[in-house]
Amino acid sequence: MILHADADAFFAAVEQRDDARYRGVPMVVGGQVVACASYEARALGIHAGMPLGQVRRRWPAVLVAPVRGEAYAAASARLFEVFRRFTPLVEPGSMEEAFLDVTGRDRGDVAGMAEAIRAAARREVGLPVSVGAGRTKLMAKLASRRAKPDGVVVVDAELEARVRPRLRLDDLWGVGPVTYEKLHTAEMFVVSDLYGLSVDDLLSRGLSTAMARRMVSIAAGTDDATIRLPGPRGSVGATRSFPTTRTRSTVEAVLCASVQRALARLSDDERLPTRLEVVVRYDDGVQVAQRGPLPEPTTDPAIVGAAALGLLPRTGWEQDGRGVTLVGVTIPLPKPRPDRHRAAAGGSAGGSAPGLG
DNA sequence: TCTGGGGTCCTAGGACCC
DNA sequence: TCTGGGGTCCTAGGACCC
Repeated sequence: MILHADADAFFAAVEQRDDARYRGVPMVVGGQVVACASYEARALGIHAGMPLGQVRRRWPAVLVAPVRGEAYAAASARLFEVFRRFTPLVEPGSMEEAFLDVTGRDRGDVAGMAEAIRAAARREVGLPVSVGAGRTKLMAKLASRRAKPDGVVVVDAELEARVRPRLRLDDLWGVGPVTYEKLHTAEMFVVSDLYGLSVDDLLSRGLSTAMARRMVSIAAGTDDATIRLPGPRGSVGATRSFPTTRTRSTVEAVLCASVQRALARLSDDERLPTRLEVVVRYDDGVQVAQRGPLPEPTTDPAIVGAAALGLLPRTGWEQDGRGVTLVGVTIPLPKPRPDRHRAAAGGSAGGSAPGLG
């Protein structure tokens, strides 16, 4: 069985845990927009992404807590310590959620195990965690959604058999607006509408091969149940949006600040970046990126900043009249190479001679 | 329905190699 | 006479997630 453990209203719950004034009342965490709303605030109609100004105007009594990133990181680390006590097979989904493979560890009582995890998180970290259980990651994820707030839902085989055909395609984890629009256009709305369709059928509807395969496997009930253990992170980045501008000094200053912020979060990593990517978003919503090498592997802000400034003109942001509303940088981190002995042995790759006749 | 910021994974085309 | 097959790496851009 796969469990999906998901902390409820994570940022807000941490603030409510740490400050009694926030408990039991509508409150939000955020800076310019709502990053997370307490369940009391959600009951009023407040949701993540809502501009804080709007919240203050419409609900003056709602308390606003500033974002405390370190507190959430610490809570997240303790949460994952709890998860890993129950199984080493833990796949993080984000700071506040994870898939756990508890096959062979639940003594036949998944619900009991789910409750035990919730109790440990509550007792040791002070946070409410909802848990869903299912045969696949999709089922576990849907179950935890249903379990919220502060509950458990187990989707056993019988329930899955009844529920799966009726799942709405736009409720599926991994199906976003673009894919749903394609399916919708083809008059497909629920999983049973996929029955009998092949990968090629879905490719002809414009889905990518990966997405088409995923849809076919969801219809067949053979979707992903594999826990992927986390590797080192693949990149760090920082972006900043601002009111539309066309001023070069502004754009360059924000870009350099973004470089600094991204590099600052790299301090606990020994890997040295070798490339970087500069992103620009225009006021018409179009986003462009330029990638390029660093002159040397380094975390020196001066060198990385200079490289970023060098890539900036290649985004073409000054070519037309459009204004810029966001700039930022992404720094890919080199993967630890499993083996590095490439062509050292010359013709060692047996069978390297294709039929040239 | 795109407010903001941090990510991952996939894809399509080209270069280069055998 | 056009007539091929693999593999890897890189780049630019999308889609999706929380």
